Parts: sequence; structure tokens; C-alpha cells
Amino acid sequence: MARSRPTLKDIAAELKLSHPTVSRALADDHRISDETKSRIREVAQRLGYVANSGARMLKRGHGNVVGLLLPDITNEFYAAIAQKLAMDCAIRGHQLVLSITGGDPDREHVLVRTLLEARPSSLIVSLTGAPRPETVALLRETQCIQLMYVHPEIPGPVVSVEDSGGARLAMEHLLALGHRRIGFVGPSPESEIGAARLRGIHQALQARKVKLADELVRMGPSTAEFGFEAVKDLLRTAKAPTAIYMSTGTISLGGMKALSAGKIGIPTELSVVVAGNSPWYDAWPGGLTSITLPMEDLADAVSTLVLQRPARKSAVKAFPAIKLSFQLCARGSTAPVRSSR
Amino acid sequence: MARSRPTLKDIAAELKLSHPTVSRALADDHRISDETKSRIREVAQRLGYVANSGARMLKRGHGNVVGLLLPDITNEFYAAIAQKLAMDCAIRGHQLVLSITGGDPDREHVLVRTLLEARPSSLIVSLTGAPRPETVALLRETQCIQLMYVHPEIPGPVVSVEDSGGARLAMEHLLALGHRRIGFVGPSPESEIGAARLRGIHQALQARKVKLADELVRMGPSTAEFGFEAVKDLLRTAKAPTAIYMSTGTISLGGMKALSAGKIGIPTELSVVVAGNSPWYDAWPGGLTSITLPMEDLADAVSTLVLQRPARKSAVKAFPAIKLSFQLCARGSTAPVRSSR
DNA sequence: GTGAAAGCGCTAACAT
DNA sequence: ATGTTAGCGCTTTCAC
Repeated sequence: MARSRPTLKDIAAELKLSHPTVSRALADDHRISDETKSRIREVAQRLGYVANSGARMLKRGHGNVVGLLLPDITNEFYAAIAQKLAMDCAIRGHQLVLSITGGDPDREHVLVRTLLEARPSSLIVSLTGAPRPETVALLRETQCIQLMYVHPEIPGPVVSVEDSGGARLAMEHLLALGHRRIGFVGPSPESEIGAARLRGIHQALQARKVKLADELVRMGPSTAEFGFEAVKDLLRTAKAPTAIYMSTGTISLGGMKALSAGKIGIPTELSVVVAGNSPWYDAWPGGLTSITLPMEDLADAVSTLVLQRPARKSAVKAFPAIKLSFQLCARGSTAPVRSSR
Repeated sequence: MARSRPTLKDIAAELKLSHPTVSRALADDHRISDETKSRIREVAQRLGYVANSGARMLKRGHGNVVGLLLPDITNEFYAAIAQKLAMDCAIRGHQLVLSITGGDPDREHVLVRTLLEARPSSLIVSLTGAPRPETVALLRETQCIQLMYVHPEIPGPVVSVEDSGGARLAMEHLLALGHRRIGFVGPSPESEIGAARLRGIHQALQARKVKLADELVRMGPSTAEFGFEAVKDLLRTAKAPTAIYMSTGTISLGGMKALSAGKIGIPTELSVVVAGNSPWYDAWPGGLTSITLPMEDLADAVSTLVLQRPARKSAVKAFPAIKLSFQLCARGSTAPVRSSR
């Protein structure tokens, strides 16, 4: 590949100039005559000259690279962030290096190392729930922006989410509609995120003095398969719920599949709150009420932090910590409970 | 950021060795004694040493970078490809540099330049429909893998799609169900892709000696907004269609929104074929019949080509050209035409 | 088994 | 307005 692109020297040789002159001309340095500049540019163009970012980086001490570490780019949420960041990078002439952990801490460690090899000028990471200590050690030296999951030992700006709030919001909405038997399908309670949601549920229920029906809670992997099985299962419980809250995007997908398969009338037979802001929630007949994150704000926040690179070294620990809240997006899949059924 | 990481020299100084020795030790060179190796590794670990990929690249002549240029990572189709590629890169210790054109040829040109600066060992590009000549010139020298859109002047492996086939498939399916008044909403005919689909439609109709009702064709930008308006509009035509084929994912999204808003019974009042393989097509009540691409195969194909880097320089023009076909995924949104209505 | 020296392509300091 | 020199961090001869 790229069988040896021409270098500055090649251009210089062609015009009987020195390579520094060429370098300056291409950088539009004011000391080079316009005439020389245009001649140099002409040759550069003709030879297909492309700068060597490695060499440049070596000289300048830092790369023009932005590192981005995400669990899964297939997820529309992370895709949106990557998209925004890619646009920002394009504007600033930076490279976006993307690494996907797939939620695996071991892979994560390797990826962080490799990312660091490029000497990124900024690093945005959305770590797995349990990063390896070596990973943390690496990141401690690096001033990175943490997204979603926040590790206490890693300094730097942070963009996270008020975890339990979403679940509380969903519950309060359903409780206000009169529902009392509410099913909950969410990620396993071992993960910080699952635990937080369960807390949110409890908070909302306690405020109304409603007891959580344990048999209506299903927690497991955040997959469509689990969502499907869990919802199918909930529908079979002795006293079926009048409403269900599905607390991740993929679980919601599986869950809705189960409801479709069961030909459950929504919201006539069952009220449903899903998670995320997949575009199809809006296309679904009547619309799907959902708990969403203000993605725009989130992407903007990350973007702003990346641009705010001027780090004040004096300030000891005054890093911005942005905390976003979930929002309830009420659509047609939730309705007051009906005494019937 | 990354306030000067330690270098090989730092490690060498600490142990009173020479930097080449350290370099060799870390590369696990057989000539270095095991004892020295472990001492070096210990210090490297303690100092938080991370190799400098720029310097390495400079020496070796090429980077360990894979460049990926896509129009939009938000699109699940491209997201899947990026995901697969990212995984491959992780395994091989390569960096995945991602650039998003957003369909803009000017931005595309800048991005390609910047990508090339990293001296990627492979480049995978999904170009805009009308790349600038300079972009093509740059790419001609670079041996890149082209995805979807194929420019005739750029050599190298190619993964594309049999464009008109999807539209034909959709039409044949609907015709077989007895539909004769079939609406079509697709991307504007100026784009190669829009034109191809229109061709596919014509082929299918001619084979059945059915005339295309011009008033049932709506072509425009591939956006949800256009899809929404176009479908809403189709429903208002004097003799409304009994079936509609929406030929891109985003158009389908908007279109389905319009059908939901209009409370159209599917497939009782109207049969619908959508495009793509969004997971929600399966969750939709009854399922949405769709024209899909074998994404797995596609991602695998790209992945394989990237790994097949060993370029046979002797062979003049024997690059693999993989052409994938659309598939009909029949679900519940299409049914035999009813004489009623 | 280890050290010394050179050089990859580029830029910045210091001459002219 | 242009040339000279040096050096970024690394790997690769070649020497010992």
C-alpha cells in the first residue's frame, strides 16, 4: 500500500530548493515569496504529496489525534457521539481513532494502550464497568474525558448521567396514571447501572407507598433476547402487570417483539415505557412513551470539552463534571389503568 | 495532554543500558537475556512507558493504521461495518481511523488527505456519489477498498451491491400478491442509486406488462421528512395505491410514521415493503416486510479483503470484486390485494 | 548479549 | 527570502 509517497525532499530536489523552504511554503509561512509558494504547491500537487503525520507528530511532540473508546458503535447512542466527534475532528483537521471494547475489560486494556501510542491530544473514553487496574493506571497519566461510567481514580472532565432518575421518572409516570402492578425489565443488578435503576424504582414506589411486587421484576443481560423472554414471561404471571417499564434500548426491542407476538393491545391492555430514543418509537402506531437522554446535549457537552483543551495546570482539581438527566418523552403507549382485565 | 511520556531512553538510563537494547527487549528479541528482559519490562511498566507509534511508523515506512471513510455512522448499516472492522483492528493491533463525510464531496476530499497522512496500511472508503477529481487522484495512488459506490478510475478490490435488484424484488413480491397500483418512494433519480432503483421497478413492471403509474412515484432526498410527506401525499391521490415500496431506511422510517399518523391498517388496507434491516422491523406488530442487504456477509467481505493485504503486484488487474444481492425478507406487512377499497 | 551510529520525514532555531 | 543544522523516538544495521 501507498508505495512510498514523495517527501518534502523530493519536492525540494525537483525545484532545487531546500526542504525546509518547501515545508514553510506548504505551511503558508509569510517569509516565503508568493511566487515560490505557488511553484512549490504546483509540484506538490503534481507529485501527489501528502504530509507524513507521524514525522510531524514526532517533531511537535503531540499528534493531531483524538481517541475515542466506546463499548459499541452499533448502539445509536454511541453512534451519535462518534458522529458528532467525527464532525468536530474534521473541522479541526484531527484524526478520530475509534476503538470498540465490546464491554471486555481485557480488550479495553489493549485498546487503551494502542490508543495512547498515537499520542492523542484528547481522549474520550466510555469504560466498561470494571476496568482493569493497569488500564486505570495508564489513564491516570493521560487526562481523558470520561463518558457515562466514571472511575473515581481517573482525573479529568466527566460527562455522566443521573442514573436512577430515568427509572424514577418512568415509575412516577405510570403511578400517576394509576398503575400499581408495574413490571420492570432491566439490566442485571450487579452492574452499577442496573443497581441504580432498581434504586430509582424503589424511590418512586416508596414515595407513593406502593410495594414492589418482586415477581414482576426481571433483571438480566441487556440483550433483545432477554427482553423478549422476560416480557413473555411477565405476561404469563398469575396477576399480570398493567404496565411494563423496559429500561434499556435493546431490552425494549426484544420486549416489544414479545408484545407484538402476543398481540397485546397497547395501551389498551398494557401500558409500556421503553428506553432510549430510537427513531422508530415515534413511528410506532400511536408512538412509544420512552425515557430518553438528551443526546444532542450530551454530544455537545463532549464536543465542548474536547475543544476546551486549554488545560489549566494550576487549578488542582477543578474539572468540569457534567451530569445529564433523563427525560420522559410521553407518547401513546401509556394510558390510565383500566379497571377491566 | 500526555505530558511527555517516558521514552526508550528514559528506561535505558534508569538501568544503565542503551536504548536499542530496551527496544529489542520490549520486542521480545531472542538475543536479549531473559533476566534483562524482565528487568526492562518491570521498569517500563513502572514508568508507564507507551510506545510512540509515530516514531515507529517513521522508521518502518508505514503505519499500523486502517482508514475508514463512511458517509454516516449513525446509519446502522455503516455502523455494522465499522464495528466489524474495529474488532478486526483490535485483533491485529491496528488503529481504526474513522472519517465521516456526511455525503459532502468537499469534506470528503479533506478527509481523504488527512487519512492518507497517517500512511494507513489499508483504506476502506464508501465515497459520495460524486467525488472530486482531486480525491480520485489521491486515491488512485493508494490501493483502497471501495464500498458500495465504485469509481471506475480507482483500482483495487470492491464490494458493491446489485443496485436495481432490490427494487425488482420488492415489485415482484407485490405484483405476485396481485397488487397493480403500487406506490414507490425513493431517493432522487439524479443519484446513481435512485436511478438504478427506478430501473429495477421498470424491469419488474414490464415483465408483467403493468404500466407504471407516474402519479404514484415520489422521488426526493433520502430523509425521514421526505418519506413522511411523500407517503402522506400518496395516500391522498385520487386512486390511492394498494401497496407502497419505500426504498431507503430513512424514507421507510418517515413513511411508517405517516402511515401510523393516518391510522392505516397494515396489511389490511395497504401492503408495505420497507428497506434495510432495522431491528424494529421485526418488532413491529406483525412485522414489516423488507428488502435487506446481507450485512453479515458484507462486513465479512470487507473484513476479509482487509486481511488479504498481501497484494500480488504481478497480476495486472485481478482485484476481487464482490457483488452482493438484496434479499426479500417477507414479514407481515404485505398481503394479497383486496378487491375492496 | 549489548552498544554505537545512522536515518526515517518533518519542523524550528539559527544563520545567511 | 532562502539554506543549514539539529533532533524528535524509534528500529536497524553493524560492530564488539
